[in-house]
Amino acid sequence: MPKATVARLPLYLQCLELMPETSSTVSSAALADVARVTSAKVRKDLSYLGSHGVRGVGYDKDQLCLLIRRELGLTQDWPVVIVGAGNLGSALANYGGFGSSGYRVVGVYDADAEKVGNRVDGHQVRAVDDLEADVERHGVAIGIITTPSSAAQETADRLTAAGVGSILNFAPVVVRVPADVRVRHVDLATELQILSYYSVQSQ
Amino acid sequence: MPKATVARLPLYLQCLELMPETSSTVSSAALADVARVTSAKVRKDLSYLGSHGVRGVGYDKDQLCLLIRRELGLTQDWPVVIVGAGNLGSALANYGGFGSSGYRVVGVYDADAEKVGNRVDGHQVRAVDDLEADVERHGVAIGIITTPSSAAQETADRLTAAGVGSILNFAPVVVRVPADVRVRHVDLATELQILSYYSVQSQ
DNA sequence: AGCTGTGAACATATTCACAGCC
DNA sequence: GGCTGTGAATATGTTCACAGCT
Repeated sequence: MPKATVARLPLYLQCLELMPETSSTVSSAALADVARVTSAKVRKDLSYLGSHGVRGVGYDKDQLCLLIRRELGLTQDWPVVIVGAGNLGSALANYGGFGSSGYRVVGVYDADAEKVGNRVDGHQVRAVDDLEADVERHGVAIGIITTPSSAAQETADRLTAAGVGSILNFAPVVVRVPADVRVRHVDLATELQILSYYSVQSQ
Repeated sequence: MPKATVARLPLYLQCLELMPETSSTVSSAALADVARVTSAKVRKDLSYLGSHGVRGVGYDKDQLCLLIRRELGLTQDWPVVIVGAGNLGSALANYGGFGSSGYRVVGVYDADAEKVGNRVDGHQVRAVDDLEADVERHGVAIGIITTPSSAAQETADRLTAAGVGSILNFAPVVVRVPADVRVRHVDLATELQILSYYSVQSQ
């Protein structure tokens, strides 16, 4: 499946879930309109899941949700850890979208002894020293880094050493990981800079 | 300039700024190594800024930073507003990377009267009713949405009506805006779902 | 010798446009 | 008539590989 398609499946899923239940089916054009993409893109993307649409009618919403879920691996349980209990870590721990999606925060960690023990959305902040043991115990596959930049690389090292295979990094620094570990990098400054580039262009 | 290149310029800038100042120049290979991309990509990308590298030597770091900054429009002032003073809004208001980059938070807003007046990193949370007036007064071009999903569309409408040309949306919902407004959408669930897809594939 | 800048080759992604089915 | 599924065409992005300069 093309990377670009994988990156859009979550979008389709989100749109499908937010759609009013007036109809049990949805056409590529309708989904495209909500997702703000083209209908040809929707059809191509969904065709990678197999031919489940009905000509003249569209796709069955529930079936489509299920197919996307299965493809994205959301039918299984994904225990995650959040390292860094600042505002961002707290925001993510509180994030609602987890419930239905198989993600489960099994631990929130901080290096600051002052923060250890604080409650964050039902999670008691734990000392980073507990990280490795918890990762192994819960079989954590995804780690989220919300530490300051200065601690991001060390955190990534510890996560990968403990067996985490995927990292979502919110610290504004590029982390190095072994070749078999996947990293996605989300950075506010980057997003703003991209926006300001296009803002200047359109002036 | 290709979109893909624009999206990487902030990455190069970040890497350049974090580099030790042992040398005043940097080769495409060295920058590529830090940024975790290929050196050919770096050279192609930088060639869109003009031919400023020196064969046999590399690029002058300071000059390169300046060029990227100029290209991204970071030499001008970008007043931004943050709508939604929850954990995420607070995290963004506190975000350090703003200082050198021309972004300046001129207001943090919340619809919840309980939150209005709270201090968030030196910003007193204001009522959303003040949004339009503040946007116009400060000439805000970029708005950041960190509201709950339910308020995101209305917030986008108000921002665009007030004249904001670019929106960074952290709410897990696709917002509709006029054709001349740019939106970037950052969503935790999307990122996690992409990671879990590849995690399943590699199992 | 070392490194950039860049055409040419290749790979990926998007869009078109229409046959095929309901 | 409406809508999918998909080859073909196009556009975008990446990599190669090397001439050209210091």
